[in-house]
Order: sequence, then C-alpha cells, then structure tokens
Amino acid sequence: MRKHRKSAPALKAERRQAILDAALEVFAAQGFAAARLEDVARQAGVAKGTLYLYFRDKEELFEQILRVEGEQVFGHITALAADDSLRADVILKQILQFIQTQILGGNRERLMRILISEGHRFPKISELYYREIIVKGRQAIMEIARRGAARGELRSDALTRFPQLFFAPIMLAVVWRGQFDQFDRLDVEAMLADHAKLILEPLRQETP
Amino acid sequence: MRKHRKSAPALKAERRQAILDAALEVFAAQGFAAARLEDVARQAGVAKGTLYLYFRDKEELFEQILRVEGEQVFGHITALAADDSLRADVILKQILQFIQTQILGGNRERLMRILISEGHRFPKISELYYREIIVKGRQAIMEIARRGAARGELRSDALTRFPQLFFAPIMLAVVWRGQFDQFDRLDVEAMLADHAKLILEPLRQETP
Amino acid sequence: MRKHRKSAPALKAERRQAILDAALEVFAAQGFAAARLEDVARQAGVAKGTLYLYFRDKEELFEQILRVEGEQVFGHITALAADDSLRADVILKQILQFIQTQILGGNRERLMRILISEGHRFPKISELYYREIIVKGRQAIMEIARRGAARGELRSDALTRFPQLFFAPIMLAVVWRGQFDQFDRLDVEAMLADHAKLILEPLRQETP
Amino acid sequence: MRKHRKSAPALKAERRQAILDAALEVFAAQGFAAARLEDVARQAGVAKGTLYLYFRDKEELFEQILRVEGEQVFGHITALAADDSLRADVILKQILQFIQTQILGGNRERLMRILISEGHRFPKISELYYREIIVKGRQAIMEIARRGAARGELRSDALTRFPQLFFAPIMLAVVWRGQFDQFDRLDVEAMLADHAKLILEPLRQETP
DNA sequence: TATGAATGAGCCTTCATTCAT
DNA sequence: GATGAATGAAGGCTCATTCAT
Repeated sequence: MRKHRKSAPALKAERRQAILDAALEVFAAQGFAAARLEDVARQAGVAKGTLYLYFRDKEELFEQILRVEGEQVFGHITALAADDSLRADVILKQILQFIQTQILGGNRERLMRILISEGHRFPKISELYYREIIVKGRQAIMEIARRGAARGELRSDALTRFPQLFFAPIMLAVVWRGQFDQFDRLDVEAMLADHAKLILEPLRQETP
Repeated sequence: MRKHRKSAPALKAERRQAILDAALEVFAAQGFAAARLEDVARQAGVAKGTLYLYFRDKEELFEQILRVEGEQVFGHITALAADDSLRADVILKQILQFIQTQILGGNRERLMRILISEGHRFPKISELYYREIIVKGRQAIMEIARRGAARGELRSDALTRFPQLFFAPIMLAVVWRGQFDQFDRLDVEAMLADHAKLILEPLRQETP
Repeated sequence: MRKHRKSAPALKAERRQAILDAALEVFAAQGFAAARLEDVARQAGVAKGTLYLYFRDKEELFEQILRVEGEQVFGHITALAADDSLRADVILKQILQFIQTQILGGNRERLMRILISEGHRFPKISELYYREIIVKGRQAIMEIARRGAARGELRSDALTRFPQLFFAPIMLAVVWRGQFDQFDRLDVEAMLADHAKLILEPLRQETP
Repeated sequence: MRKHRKSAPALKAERRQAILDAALEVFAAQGFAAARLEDVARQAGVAKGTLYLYFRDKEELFEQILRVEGEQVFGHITALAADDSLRADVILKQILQFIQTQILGGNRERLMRILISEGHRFPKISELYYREIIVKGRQAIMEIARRGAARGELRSDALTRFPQLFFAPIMLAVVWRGQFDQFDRLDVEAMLADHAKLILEPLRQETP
C-alpha cells in the first residue's frame, strides 16, 4: 500500500530511458546539430531542464544514446560465433537473419543511421564503436570465416581478410532505406539472401 | 592576353567554383547544419556577403554542390556499360577500378560522404540523386549483369536483381574511411579485389 | 500574500506589458524598420531572446502594440455618442476634451504617430484600424452630427458627410508635435477650442 | 552634327532628376529605413554605384528629395496671398483648389506623405521644412485671414491664430489616401468644399 | 564617368544552457 | 528533483558603401 508503485531509482532509470529513446528518434531524424533538445524533452514527456539532470549537455546525451545499445547485439553474435558445431555458412546466415530481425526496422537501425551519418564528427564515438562493436564483430566474422574456409564450407577466404564485405550490404540497406525507399522500396530480405548466396555458399558444384 | 589574364565571366565561374570547393569541404567536415558559411567564405577567399551573389542561401549552396559532380562519373560508367564486346566481369572490374581512382580519395568521395550522411534530410537531393545517379548506375549494372549472366560470364544473376550488391562495399569504404581509418586503415583496393572475386568471377571450375 | 508578491500569470502579463511599452516607445521613435529589438529588450529590462517568448517576431510585436490600446478609447466615445439628452455641440466638445486628456500627450499619441507614419506599409494594421477604430469613430460622429443638424444644434451638416473634418486637427496636432514643436510649440487646447467654435457652434446670431 | 543631342551638364541634371524621382517613389512606398538603394537605382535606370556620384549617401539623397519640390508651391501661394484685391475667402478657396490640383495626386503628395511619416526622425529635414515651407505658408494664411477678418469676409479670426486649421484636412486627406482609400475612398474635393464652407464663409446671414 | 561585384557591419532569430520557483 | 521562463552567444542574411575595371 505504498504511495508510489515504483521506487525512486526505478523511476529515475525509466525516465532516463525515455529521454534516451526520444533523443534517439530526434537525433536520427535531424542529425546532431539540427536536433533541438526541446523536441527531445517534449517527446520524452519531460521539461527541457530535466534533461540536464540526467545528462551534462547535448553532446553527452548524444554519446549516451550510442553507448547503450549494441552490447547485447554483439553478445548474441559472439555467442553464435562460438558454436563451432555449425557450418560456417549456416552461422553466417543466422547472423544475417539476426541482423535483419533484431537490428533493421527498429531503434537499432536508427542508431546505425546516426553512426553512419555523424560518426566521423565525433571521434570519441567512432573510437568507442570501433573498439566495442567493430572489433568484436570483425573478430567474430573472421573466426567463423577462418573455420569455414579451413573446412571448405565457404566459397572463399575473402571474409577472413575483409569481414567488412559481410556487413557492407547491411550498411547499404540502412542508407538506402533512409533515403531511397520512398522511390524504390528495397527488399532487404531478398537482397541479403542473394548476398548470402554470393559470398557464403561453398562451390558445391565442384564436389561431385 | 594583355591587361586581363582572365575574362570577367571566367573569373566569375572560377570564383563560383572556389566557393563550391570550399563548401564541399566544410559541409563534408561539419555537416549541413553545423557548417558555418563564414568558414566557407574564408576558405573560398571571399567575404560572407559574396556567397549570396552566387547562391540564394545556405540550402541552395548545399544543393548546388551535389548537383555538379556525378554526371561525368556516370557518363563514363554508362559508356563502359555500352561496350558489349567485353566480358561482363571485365567491365565490372573496370568500373570498380574507375570508382577507385576517380571517386575515392578526392572531392567525389567527400560528396558521397555528404550524401550518405545528410541525404535523408534533403528529399530534394535524395530525389535528384536517385533519379540522376542511382537509376542510371543501376541500369548500367543490371544491363551488364544480364548480359554476363546470359553468357555465363558471371557467377550469379544476383546483380540483375540487386545491383546494390555491387556498390555496397564502395559505400562501406567511404563510411569506413570517414571514421575508422585512423584506427585501422582499410586497404580498399585489396578489399574491392576480393569483392570482385566473390561476386563477379564466373564458375570457371565448371568449364573444363 | 506571503512568499510571492505576484502570481506567475500576473508577472507574465506585467512583463508582456513592459515589452509592449518599450516597443511602443522604440517603434514610435525609430519607425518599424529602423527599430532594433535589442533596444526594445533593454528598455523593457529583458534579454533579447525573451521577446520571442511573448511575440513570434518583430512584426507580430508591432501589430500587438497597435491591437491593444484604442478599444477603451472608443468605448468612451461611443458611450458619449449614445447620450442624446445632450446638445450635439456639447457632446462633440466633450469628445475633443476627452481626446485631449486621454490621447494626446501619452502612449496613445505615440500610437497615433506610429499609425500615421507606418500604417500604409502594414495593410493588416490599416485594415484593423479602419475596421475597429475608424469605422466606429466615424459612426459615432455621424450619429451625433445627424442629430445635432436635425435639432439645429450645429453650424452645418458637413460632419454628417465628412466626420473626418472633426478629427483632422487632432491628426495635425500629433504630427506637428512630433516634428515642429521644438521650433514652435503648438497650443493644442487653444487650437481645438477654435476648431470647435468654427465647426460646431450653431449660428446663434440668426435666432433673434 | 554633334554626337550627343544633350550637353554633358544637361545629361547630368537629367540623371540627377531621374534618381530623385525614383528615390521619391521608393522612399514614399517603403520609408527611409526600409527603402533599398538598389531599388532606387533600378528604377532610375542607373547602377547602384552611380547614386554615389550624385549623392554622398542614403541620407543625403533623402534630404535632397525633400529640398527640391515645395519652393514653387509656396511661390504660388504667396503670390495669391499678396493680392489683396480679392476677398479672403475667395483667395483661400483658390489656395485649396491649387493644393488639390497641384499637390494631391502626384509626386508632391508622396512628398508630403514622406514628411508626415519620417519628418520626426530627421531633425535637419523638419527644420528645413519648418523654415522654408511651414513658416511661409503660415504667414500667407495669417495675412489673408487677418485681412479677411478685418473686412468681415471670414466667419472667424481663428485662422489668424491657428492657420494650421486651414491645412489640417489636407494632411488628413494625404494620410487617409495612403491607408484607408482601399476600404473607403475619400472624396477629397467634396470634403474640402465642406471644409471651406465651415471655416471660411462669412456670416452672410447677418448682413441683410 | 558609370558600373556592379565585392565587402562586412549589423540585425533578427534560434536554441543550448541556467536558475528561481 | 522537476519545471519552463529567461538568457545571450552564435549564425544566416541584408544592404549601404566601396572600388577595380
């Protein structure tokens, strides 16, 4: 029979998250410089001054957005990577599937769009992402690719040298959906299926 | 060739170009919203007011930057595409080569970076690029891919469906170089060579 | 009546009025185009940005100045006009008296000066004043004049045709005091007394 | 068989006049502060820089506009005033007639409008007009009024004390036409006829 | 003498940040 | 803690004025 359903710290965390969510949307739509903190506040349902109780300034808010997501994403990917009982091409297709369902279409896609758009103007963030996300993702893919190449499960060992090639169409999808989907909707699922066929499938034709 | 080295219209065109160059650099570095016209003017070696003799406002300057380059680029690509005496994979490798030497590393890479970063906030520009560049590039690749697939010169017909897959690593290279090259320099040439091998090469193994 | 002398809304209204007062003075002195909002802000004792919390832009501030006064003025005049127990010339002299004491010499004179000076460049304002003030004032004078002419209380029925003649010396006084008073002070009271005699007094001489 | 029809000084004077005419129109429409010299130049058919060959700066151009007209106007009025063979009311009606045909409706009305609007912000101009025009006009009217009052040709000696009353409806007409004519066209001729009857006509009724 | 491109001071307006309540 | 009114620095844009041609 307490007065407040939620404890104070829980409320605080919830409000912090509301601000981060609102900021993600506003920054994704407007970019860092053009985003107005008033819009963030309104969308988060708090007053402008409240933002400063949770974040030192606009830049820190921006950085915090990007620091939050992403960990769990690569938690899952590295978990998949660790399973060496599966064929490499199967794992990589699962990863593509995971990216499609877990990243594209939601907040994480917005996040990627922000990174792609603004990363180069925020070295701190680039560095963070390079260290926390890119390196880990690259490691995971390279590991899988190396194993797959050794076992002849992959068409090529290119991914051991350039795991970026694995992710390139995903980045393209994010950019495309951001600006060209209105003229020409991209069927990401089909594209990634073709992508998978191109780069992943071993040359089965040789085997017989 | 006496008193004036350059005619008045030539001077005007030159100055206009100087402004465009300066703007390209400043916009690429700062983004549209954060770019200060004073910086553009200083870098172009003119006064702030002079910008307005050449461009109505900041937005028009921004649009004009993007409207200028690009045409000749796709002039070359479509020229290559028209030559059906060459093998499809050869043509596509030439195009990759062309992109590497003519786009990456210079102003046009900056331009691509701006487009990738800001396109989605400027529908007019997205539309322009979709219509003028994307559609043409896509047509060219699809044409080549169709021919190549018919002749068995390509590993797959995926590019007839998703020519985007051909360009994805180039976009990735632009983004990567914009923010991660300082931590981990990307060997674009090598990556594109692997990209070419993955998606272009016909299944030569079958032929014998 | 403890902690805060004034309630928040009252403070807001007060500040709004302070801005309007300052703006009236600055606009009257400088004209719309030459007036600097910084001066308005300083004179109102607020920061420049504060103006925009109360008025959308310079033009709206200008319009609001003019929309405020005036109503009560013509409230009084129409009240006088409604009293048909008084002789017409008496009422009209009372109106002149009212104008002298309530309009000339204060903010409302400044307001008139602004209107006279700038009205023709602000059709919205001209229209507003025509509709709200001029029409009403004209109606009032015509009504009185008609009654007075019918009863032989006025020298002429000219005011039923051109009530403007009643107001013309007031407008002249405003303009004169704005620019020539420093060379030649105008005794408005005496002038209006002569004006009244000229246009109002019936031809008493005939009656005997 | 000269090359130019007009001599250089004549051309210069003509151009000067063209600039003054253009400036009068632009200043009357926009006011001093909002008027753009570029518009003046375009309307005068000269380049912006040319203005500075004829006038030191914007303010001097403005002053020169006002210094030009007006003299001949009061030349005529004082000539009429000097003729004491005519009845005062007749002379004053002629003056009203003259003002109607020679001032209202043309450049001189524009000039009056500028003076009324901006005079108080340009003490130099107020002073000039007071000295050159107002004083002379006042003298003329007072002289006529005094004569007329002495001879019983006028209804009242009010005009000897306040010659402004004679001019007030003219000022009102100028202001009215500037902003309210679009809503309610003022018949200036009829109004001035009523004005004349009110203030000028002697009390003829007494004479028989 | 005439031109009009170039200049840069100045002003309106926005918005991140502060702070009294 | 939360609010949102207030602040004022910053930047886009205009336009009077200059000056090379």
